[in-house]
Amino acid sequence: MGYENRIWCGTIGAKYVNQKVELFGWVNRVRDMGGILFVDLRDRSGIIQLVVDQKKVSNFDDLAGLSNEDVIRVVGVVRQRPRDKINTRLPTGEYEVDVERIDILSKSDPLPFAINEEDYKEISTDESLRLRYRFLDLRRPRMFRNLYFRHKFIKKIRDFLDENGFIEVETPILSKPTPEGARDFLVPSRLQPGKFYALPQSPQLYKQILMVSGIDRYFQIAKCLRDEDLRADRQPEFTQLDLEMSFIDQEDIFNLIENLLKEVLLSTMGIELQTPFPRISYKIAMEEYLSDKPDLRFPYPIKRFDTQKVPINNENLRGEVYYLFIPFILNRKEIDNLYNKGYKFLYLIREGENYKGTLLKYIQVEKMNELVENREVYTVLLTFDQPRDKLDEIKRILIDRKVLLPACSFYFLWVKDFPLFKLEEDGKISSEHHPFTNVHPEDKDYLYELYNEFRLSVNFSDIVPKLLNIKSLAYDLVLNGVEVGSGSIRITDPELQKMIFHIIGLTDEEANSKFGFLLNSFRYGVPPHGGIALGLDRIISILLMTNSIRDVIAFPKTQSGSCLLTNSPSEVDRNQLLELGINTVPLAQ
RNA sequence: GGGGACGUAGUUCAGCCCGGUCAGAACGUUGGCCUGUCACGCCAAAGGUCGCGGGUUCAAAUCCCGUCGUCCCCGCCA
Repeated sequence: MGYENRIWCGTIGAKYVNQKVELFGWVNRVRDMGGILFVDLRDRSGIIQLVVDQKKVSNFDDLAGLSNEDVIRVVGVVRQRPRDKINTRLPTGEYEVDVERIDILSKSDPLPFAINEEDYKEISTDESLRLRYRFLDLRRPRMFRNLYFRHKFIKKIRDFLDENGFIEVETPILSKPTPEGARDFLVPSRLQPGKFYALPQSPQLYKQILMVSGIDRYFQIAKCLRDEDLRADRQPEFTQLDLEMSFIDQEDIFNLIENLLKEVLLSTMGIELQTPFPRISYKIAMEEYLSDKPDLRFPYPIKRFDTQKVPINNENLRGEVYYLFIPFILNRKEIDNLYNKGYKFLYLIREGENYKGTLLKYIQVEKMNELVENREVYTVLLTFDQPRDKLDEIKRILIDRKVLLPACSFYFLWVKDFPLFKLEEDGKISSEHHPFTNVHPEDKDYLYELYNEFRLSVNFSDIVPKLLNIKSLAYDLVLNGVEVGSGSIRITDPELQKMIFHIIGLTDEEANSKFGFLLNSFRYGVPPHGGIALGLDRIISILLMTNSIRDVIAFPKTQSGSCLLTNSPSEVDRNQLLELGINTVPLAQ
């Protein structure tokens, strides 16, 4: 049919004027004027107006029932529109196709919801309906744009990594359960009844083995599967850019990812990122921003308020005093909104020589001005006698309401020196990142010291808080306050590895049965290595400013893990279970 | 496991607070008219067990309880 002659609707331009063309696509809208029809024809590239004149089209009568989403073939001549008939809202609005013939290739039933809404508007259709008819939803130009951007983004990543000596290696989907981390999806083995594969939470162990294999620079656009609850930015299966390098240190990883994102964002969006990205330590992040993934688009941390420097004459003042500095004027509406939400705070607004706000009568403005480095225009929000995170909540709300931030910007940030361990609710120690994360060189000797105490179990409860202070070579990449990547330099020293397993409560036997294959490989010459994984769904979703990652995934699951298109998960035939030696039992309530 | 929001015509919503002209609008659909529209316009029509189940009441879309579904969040996600 049209493989060679066909052209895309959205590409019609000056060079086709007065030429005969063949078009295929879906009917986006019909405007029936009686003896003339205007049809908006849509394919993935865009929309072009067809002019169907009763006098010129032989099968005009057949077209009376032409309806939205019918699939048609069109032969006609491209015309420049009369000057007063140009549609400036359409990229192809200067042109139209003077139709000679239309064939209806496929009729469409009336639609369950409108898909030809104005593209700049929010999609108003209920999401469950969109997911049930995902094939229709994806016809929306916006959804196609999301998928297309995702494709380009990932292609550029592949190009960049290829040019930088990386090779993409596929790792198994049928894998082995992992003892810690997220809940595994299990797959029963038919050939070995009673045994199970697990779907990979990430290719972590495989990629480290590939380093032992001398691959040196590995990457994979990898599906990862975790059986945990869903969120707007979490799906049970998601896609990571997973990579690992040998003979490198932390800074090499940072540089690589910075260069990669710089190049990919430039070529896909025309955005010029400033590199290097800021690096802050986990400790500073937590102290200054109360978060291990601060949003530095608004770079002013909440600080303790020094009542020595700026006295406050309020008899109710007690407890810890904190303040948030904002380098512009927060309007009345936003302040009322916060009060309406039940937050308690005082505020001061300076606009040149004008001061106002609930804080004004309690302080000397000169002292306050000194505190904020004599800014001419500012707002200060101040809380006392309540935890500091109340003020952080307020800041979060202002950020979410886009009061504090430029409308469109992307702020990447490295958070490094994560703790090596964390404390579980049950009092056990576990790895903050994963058990193969290397200790920070600064804390290595200290770790050995502590381990000796730990082994002797002199005073366990005394050692735990010390262990929690040990830093690691783990790092996160943060974009606009969202964790979009995570990685570490790995352990290659068997002694150290043993020590870590011991501290997190894994015996040699357990460690061997879970990770023996990895540890064994390390006995045959393991290069120093490290890597990172980037959550591509999240990054793309943030870049495209969609409400959830579902809008950048072709066939996502609902919050309860259903695919409304295919109705999965579903019950299976009893014989299928029998063959696997599986019986279902009612779950305990 | 927990907290919150939503569920009314094919779609998006109003009605719910205060039970009784509350079965409504717009878009879509169907039929008719129209040769320069582009959210075309005009005329007409069809279309709803108010998610489902139970309760209160003379009477329930409306109040109460349960349940299902979707969304947001906490827990969880090394």
